[in-house]
Amino acid sequence: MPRTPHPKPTPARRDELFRGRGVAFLLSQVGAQVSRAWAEQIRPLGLDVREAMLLWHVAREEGRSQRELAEVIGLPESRIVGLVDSLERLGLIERRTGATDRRTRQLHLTDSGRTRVDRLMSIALEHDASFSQSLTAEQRGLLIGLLERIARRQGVPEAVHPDF
Amino acid sequence: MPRTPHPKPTPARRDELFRGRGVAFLLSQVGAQVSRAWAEQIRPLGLDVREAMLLWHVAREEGRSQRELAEVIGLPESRIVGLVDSLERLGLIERRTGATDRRTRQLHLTDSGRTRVDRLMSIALEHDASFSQSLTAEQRGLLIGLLERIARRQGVPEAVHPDF
DNA sequence: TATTGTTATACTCTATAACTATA
DNA sequence: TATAGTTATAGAGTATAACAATA
Repeated sequence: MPRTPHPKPTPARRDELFRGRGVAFLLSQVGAQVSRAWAEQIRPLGLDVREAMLLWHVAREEGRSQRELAEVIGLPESRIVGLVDSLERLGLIERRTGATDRRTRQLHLTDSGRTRVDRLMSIALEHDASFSQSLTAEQRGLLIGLLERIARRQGVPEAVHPDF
Repeated sequence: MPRTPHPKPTPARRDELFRGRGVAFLLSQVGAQVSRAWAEQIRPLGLDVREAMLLWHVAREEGRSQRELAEVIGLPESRIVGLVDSLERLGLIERRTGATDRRTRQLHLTDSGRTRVDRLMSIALEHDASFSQSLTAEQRGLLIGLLERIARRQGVPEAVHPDF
């Protein structure tokens, strides 16, 4: 049990917030900055954030249908279509008609797609390092712990970045 | 000087990222969640995130011109116009033609606007508390420290939430 | 001539709902 | 009849640039 159960909502805290110094505000600012930086980092790969997100999800588990992916990512199916089109046009994934249910399209990586995912992970590595740079390994672990605690408490869906 | 200068980019770290467990990813997820929650929290006030942001900036320093506000917030002037229109229609702020330069419109809070800002800060208080809830006061301070360190390093502009 | 605020236009995103093919 | 995927449509949001008033 925490030593101090609740950070108390005092007038001082109110002033802190008015000056833009709360945890919530900081979290949203830094989070937005992370997203912006990520979008820039992956642009040279020829992917936008959504394409990269979908590609990553396909890589995490091949063979899922577009409907399943739509559900996991939290996007309407009709929007998945265009993303799959893009990635297929880029030669990174391919649609395969489901064997048992021929209505479904199971998504698989191509060899080229696998290579691209590798590059994507390299960029993710740099990206992550860039935001860990000012921290010691100890502090980084601490930060992850605190963020995961908040994420769990707030019911943040796992492995999905819900805006993109 | 940090005990461990850089978190090293090892294959293990690569796998961690592939599973969606990096700092950067966590930061963007939690940040997005904070933004979503904030938008919901303030809806009952009849404000969207941008209107609230502008109202807050006017409250922080009254009398600035629309151009100045546009610059601080990082939005084109043409978009400020509509926001000011909304807030003025709601009776929360008013445009006053600049005394020395009659091209400018200096923005001021109305009494009603001041009340609304008060309520906004109350909601911000709850909002912030909700995201601090799972942390001890000590941990909260720690988290703020780490986030500010990252924000400084990454050049996050102060008191501006750049997406909105 | 330059700048502040405003309006108009064109463009992108998005959700929604028809539509088709399979089941 | 219901569901996976697709396409069409209409609406919102945005940036850009033209415009009017003032400097």
